[in-house]
Amino acid sequence: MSEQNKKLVEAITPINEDFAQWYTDICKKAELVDYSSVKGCVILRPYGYAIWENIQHILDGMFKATGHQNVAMPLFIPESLLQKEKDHVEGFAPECAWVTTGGAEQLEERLCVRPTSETLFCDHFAHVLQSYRDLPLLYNQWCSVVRWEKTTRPFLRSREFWWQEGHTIHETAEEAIAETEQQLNCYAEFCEKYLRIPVVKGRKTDSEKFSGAEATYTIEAMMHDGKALQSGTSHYFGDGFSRAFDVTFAGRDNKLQYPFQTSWGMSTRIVGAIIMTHGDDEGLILPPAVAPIQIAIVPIAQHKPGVLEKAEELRVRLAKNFRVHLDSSDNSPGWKFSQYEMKGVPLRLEIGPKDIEKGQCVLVRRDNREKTFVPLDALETEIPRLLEALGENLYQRALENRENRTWSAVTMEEVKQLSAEHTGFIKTMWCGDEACEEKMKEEAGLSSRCMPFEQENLSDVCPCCGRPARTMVIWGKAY
RNA sequence: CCGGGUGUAGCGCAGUUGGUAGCGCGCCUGCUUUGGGAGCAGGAUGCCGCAGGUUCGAAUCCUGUCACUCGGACCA
Repeated sequence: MSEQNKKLVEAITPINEDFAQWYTDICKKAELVDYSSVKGCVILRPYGYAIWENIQHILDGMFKATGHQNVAMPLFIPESLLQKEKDHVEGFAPECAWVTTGGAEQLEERLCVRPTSETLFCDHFAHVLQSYRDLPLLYNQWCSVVRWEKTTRPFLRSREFWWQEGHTIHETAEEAIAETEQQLNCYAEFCEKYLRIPVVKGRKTDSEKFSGAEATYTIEAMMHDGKALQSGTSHYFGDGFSRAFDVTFAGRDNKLQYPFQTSWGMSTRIVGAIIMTHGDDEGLILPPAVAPIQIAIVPIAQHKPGVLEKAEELRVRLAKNFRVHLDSSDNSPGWKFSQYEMKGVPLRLEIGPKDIEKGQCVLVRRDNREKTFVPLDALETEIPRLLEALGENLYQRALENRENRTWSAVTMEEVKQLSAEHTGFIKTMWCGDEACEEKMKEEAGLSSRCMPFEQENLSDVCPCCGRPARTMVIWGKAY
């Protein structure tokens, strides 16, 4: 294929030329998603869904290791139920999809297609909770939810998306707060250890917190272009929902009490984070822990005797420890190289007649294209080493990008100048007044990402109003 | 929601006084090839986004609408 045609057929927009377009190209060309006939609703194709399945598998294991149980809640929420908690309904009603007819009948009460399931869980908790001995209830569900978004993008913002939502109730506020923190830490560990995405843990300001929550905790990641992506949230509700839904239990003192509640979620949005954190001009780069294919075996001169047999032998052998795919299609090796690079497969294994003679093969890393000749009997030790090195490199690159794009500012002038010249995280002190947050939005185009747990003392005044300020906030442009 | 761009074959695109649709890649058949997107020969593929209108005649002109996309606002 000529250079020209190569470009015509497979061109991905260069990552630093138009990042948004690059992202969309990757989603389609790596065969992660297809568009459906409903605006904003995407189809997760096998390769894209496989990434999500791997994410589910790891997270689900982490949840269960800390005593959570999975349940399945209904899809519909009666309007009256949704309206029981005032802040909650105000936050979500504007973007609800409603069901008004069933079969040929007009429904007496319209049903909301769940945008999140706090109300359903509360309703259920009220039924099953009797005594403090029943607590805590540690529930989670894997499902999809619907929010009628105006602007949509694959993974980042779609009208229907898949996620998990954990919902727990506890006897005491302390326990519930500990649960909230535990789950935030779980998300952070998952992102850093498995997805190789560095995150900042922190608390949302009141204006950014979940509708109905007392406190929202978040992990914020920085994408390749410097914009922030809220990658997981954990909410502490106090007993607000319990009171609104009349969830009560008999306490140790034999008096009726309201339990304290949490919820926490991570969605398919995280797949967008993987794409936008690690990808490059060649396409996706998937962290090994969630890559549907960890090793793509490409036979060279596969028509020659013994090559395919050897490749198949390696496939069977490696499949015991890795997710491995042998491509014996009659596409040219070069075509296969490009395909698996596009799809972000971490390692490529080439095996040809020359290798077989020498009892070796070639391993090529996706992140830096480094080639290693490896004796066949050393594969079981060499592959994990390379996968780990690749993962570590992804993490370090992402961390470096974040550090290079993080600035501190003391005065509003500094903030405005930094914001005008760069995209990234800007750290400042903040007095705590929402008016100043609003000012930051209007004058510098920045929203508060979080108040990080790791605080620094940059100055003692708020850059917006000059009043005393003791909280450090990270500001940025967000997806 | 506001503004810009785009909808023609699976993908990328061409198609001006309006006349019944083309190119490249891919796909199917066969042979040769195979360590960075292979070559030759033959073959199949279209509700020209959708709905109206103008016209003898519309991919082409007009109106509306839907979707995708980029930017901004909004949302979390």
